[in-house]
Amino acid sequence: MSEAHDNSFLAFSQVCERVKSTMSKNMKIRIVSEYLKNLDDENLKVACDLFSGQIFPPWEGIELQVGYSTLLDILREVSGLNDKILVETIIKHGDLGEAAEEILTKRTIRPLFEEKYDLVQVYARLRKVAEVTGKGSVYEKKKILTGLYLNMTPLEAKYLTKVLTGEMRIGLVSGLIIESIAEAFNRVFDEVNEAFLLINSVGETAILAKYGKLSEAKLVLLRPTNFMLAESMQSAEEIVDYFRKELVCEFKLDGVRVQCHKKGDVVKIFSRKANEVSAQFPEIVEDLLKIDHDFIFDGEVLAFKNGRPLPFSKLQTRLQRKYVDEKIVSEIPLMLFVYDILYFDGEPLYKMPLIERKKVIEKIEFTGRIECLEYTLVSKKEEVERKFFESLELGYEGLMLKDPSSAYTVGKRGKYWIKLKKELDTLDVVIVAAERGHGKRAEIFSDYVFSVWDNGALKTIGKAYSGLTDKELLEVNERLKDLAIKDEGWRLIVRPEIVIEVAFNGIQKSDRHESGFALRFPRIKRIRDDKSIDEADTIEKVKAIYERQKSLEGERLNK
DNA sequence: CCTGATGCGTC
DNA sequence: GTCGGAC
DNA sequence: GTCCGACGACGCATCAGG
Repeated sequence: MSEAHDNSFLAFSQVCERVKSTMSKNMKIRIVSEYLKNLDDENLKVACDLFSGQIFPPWEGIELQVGYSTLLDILREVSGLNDKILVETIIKHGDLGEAAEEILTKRTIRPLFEEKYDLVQVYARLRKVAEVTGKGSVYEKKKILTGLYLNMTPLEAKYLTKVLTGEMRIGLVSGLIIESIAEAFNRVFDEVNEAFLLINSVGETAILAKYGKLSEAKLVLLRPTNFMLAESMQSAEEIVDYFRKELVCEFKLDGVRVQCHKKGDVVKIFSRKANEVSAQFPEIVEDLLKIDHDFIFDGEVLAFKNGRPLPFSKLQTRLQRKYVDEKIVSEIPLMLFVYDILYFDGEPLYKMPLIERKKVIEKIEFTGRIECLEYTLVSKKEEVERKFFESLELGYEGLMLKDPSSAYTVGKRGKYWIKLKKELDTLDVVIVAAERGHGKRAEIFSDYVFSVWDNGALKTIGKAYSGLTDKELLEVNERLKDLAIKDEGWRLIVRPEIVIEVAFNGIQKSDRHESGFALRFPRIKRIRDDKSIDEADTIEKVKAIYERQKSLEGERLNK
């Protein structure tokens, strides 16, 4: 059944609404694929990008710079409602988009007529929003968006908001979008999926699929592809038991993952989320240019001094930097450790077994701040444990263990690469406040603020929810409601009573928490109902762990 | 001119 | 980065 | 077995507003 194209944003919103309302995956696919068939090319591309929550390709370096706060201002302006009602509505829904719909139905200001936008028009305005910068730009962004909202129905406003926050929450995950594209244009799922993973754009994939050109989606120099991801295992034993064969073993470096492309005399470095970060690492770019080949490398940039790695926090001062001067370059020296290769002098290599790819890397001559990451072959539990210990001694994060026969599976977290790292320590802390969740956690206080003792007073040191099961979350939630001292809407201040054990991978100095410290990767291990709050840990223990960690770094520097 | 709020991207 | 949960 | 959403910490850039 073929009808006239309906490229409107309203139709898009209605489709989203139908997709959200059904649990059935097949149904979702049917709805979306039927919809995609009836779009013209440009709108098809936009629709797919919006479904996937990725408005602009990350490598273009263009950002909306519109977040919660700006959207709240816009909704206030558009609706004429006061903050109390606005915030209540947002809390009620736990999703800004859902709230926007209700807010617009209650608006006191109404436009004379509602303009009908198609997807391309909305997209063009979003691009404008992203492009305005400089003084008054926040005002300008709000003005453009307010204009859009004013002419939209509540349903459209809901999905515009969801697009802007990047959280669609309609149960249409990337796999289903790919399936819908395959279905709409009568293609094989695997071919569509492979194309998508290679070129990293749902919209472009849809166009290729539509015209039967999926084979044109290739690994292309200077355009980022997805990174291969690793899984985590708990122990050396688990790893050797799982594989029962010889494994490639590397140190796990605590830096940033990069994909380095070189084509002729052009070098581009991309981050894990496909942002171009070349400008942040000029000395690495310079040394990459000295390599007389075309290539795509996968590796890690690490802060590195006197033959030893520096902590991630040092490297972090060089990230997101727009202006890189000689001072920062000399203060925080970098190394690039190359550990994989996807393309070399005209040949895609990502389907080749890892061990063969390693051989290609080993033949390349690196100079300056670039090295090939060393690896060993291990097969016994004891060997893995020994390497793990050695890794920590040298100041690395743990180990990566990789299946030597595996291809580079672009964009997948297959069980071919395994990371092995250990928690640094745990603390018993006291819950002092709880914050509301979003989306599927909208109904509950899901996020717990916790404290340690400092001279008889409880001082906050972090927040966490992760680690508890849904059941435990509900139980804690009920208990916290009884312990509430003050309800601030988003946040509940509670009488200190519940003790939890929190694991973490590091302690950092912090000015965001009262204790002056914060935890890296905090997660809740268990609820310690066997402990009273007097038995919770103190700032002295925190300081001791912090010093222990620091002395390890210091030791490394002095060697 | 400085500071705090906001947004974003890295782990 | 972390984690639990849904399929 | 795999994918996914809901969350943690930090630092840098930018802009609004005193």
